[in-house]
Amino acid sequence: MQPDISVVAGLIGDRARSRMLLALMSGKALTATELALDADITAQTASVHLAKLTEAGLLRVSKQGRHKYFRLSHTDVAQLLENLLNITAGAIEPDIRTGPADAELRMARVCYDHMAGELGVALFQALKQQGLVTDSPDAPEMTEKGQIFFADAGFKADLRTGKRPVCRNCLDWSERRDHLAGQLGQWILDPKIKGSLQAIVF
Amino acid sequence: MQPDISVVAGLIGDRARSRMLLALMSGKALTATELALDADITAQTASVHLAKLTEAGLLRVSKQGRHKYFRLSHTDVAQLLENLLNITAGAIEPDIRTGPADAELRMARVCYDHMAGELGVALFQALKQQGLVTDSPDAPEMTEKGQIFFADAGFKADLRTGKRPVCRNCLDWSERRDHLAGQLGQWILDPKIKGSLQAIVF
DNA sequence: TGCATGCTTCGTTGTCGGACGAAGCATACT
DNA sequence: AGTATGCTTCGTCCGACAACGAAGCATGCA
Repeated sequence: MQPDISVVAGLIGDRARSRMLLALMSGKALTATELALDADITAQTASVHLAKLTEAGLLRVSKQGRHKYFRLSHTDVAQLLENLLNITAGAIEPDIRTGPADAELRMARVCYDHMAGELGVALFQALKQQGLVTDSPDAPEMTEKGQIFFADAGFKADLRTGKRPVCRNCLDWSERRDHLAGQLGQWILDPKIKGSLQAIVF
Repeated sequence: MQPDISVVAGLIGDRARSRMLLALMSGKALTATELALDADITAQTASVHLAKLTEAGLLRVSKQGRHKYFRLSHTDVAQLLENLLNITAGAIEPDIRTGPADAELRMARVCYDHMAGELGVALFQALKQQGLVTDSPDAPEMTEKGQIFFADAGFKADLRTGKRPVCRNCLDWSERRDHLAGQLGQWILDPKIKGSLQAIVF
């Protein structure tokens, strides 16, 4: 017996749900109301939609207080959505396929950095465990040891870095991704220093 | 404005249609009635389904007499279906992902050789144009020139080769793919002689 | 010229599910 | 405590659409 594709496809095959999924393609974790707003539906209907999507394994939820943050469950899902974008875009303009990529498609194809998010969590935990960063309830701050370490690694420490307003729960940072944001986050994700990053994590 | 994924997904998100699409994953071109039979629906409903799928650009049709052969329009579509299979299979058994691939999934993931089909058409036309093969209404036959050429290239000519029962319309060959079938077809698609194949086509 | 086969169109029926209003529950803010 | 906010559940309504019977075209075969 063949697995039944139609259930998953059917879930995506609804205007409201597909819009929510596309909104999550950014890699951001969004709340139910935000998604409802984005899909142009009321909170109730969004609720049932999101429930279905999560139950089907397309979304993952993390509860934060009275908020519920949704994200794509896995890279596969993002890949699937990209695939769909490709096809529908291709159907609209059938022959631009190899031509200069049209801007709209590019925009829609925004990089899904879910893995980066995962890695970011691991990184952050590693930083904490090694005592380079403290997880104060207000905001993560560099420890003395951390300042030395990162300066040593080439990071031009800006004192404001450790004091940026950062939400207490890991999710709700400025970029809404649960990895290290701010100047340090940017610097540490620079591909050029990938080696040292891995040295930290593992 | 984002492209609307939901229409394509919605098309796949129907039991009957998805079954027909999966049936076409074999790369074979199937008739409407065959697809209807496969999807367990009557011919009428299959007709409207297939019309929708083709109009959306997911399928391509070729009319042969009173038959209508459907196939996946493009590799993208097959890729999309594979993607869906992956996800649904993954949902069923969430943790076998890296384990020994389960047999059923493998079976479902049957290789989609659409490109091979495309290449086959090009090859066949090239063979005809170069006078190596004739397109007699009954069956393609090797010309004298062709026999010399292929023997020269290392093909052990079996005289029956050119006389195999082959349907007059290019589509309905033994394998239901519109590339060269039979011994010659097998031989010519051998990866080891890819070079000479390309020499023929281009 | 019939007859069979393959596909389509039309009209009808029945079902599924998306949408919202209203009410309920949980959590946070003062 | 009270109030606001975020999410859920319930009940209802309504539109969309898959499915089929019946009839109609088109093509191929005898």
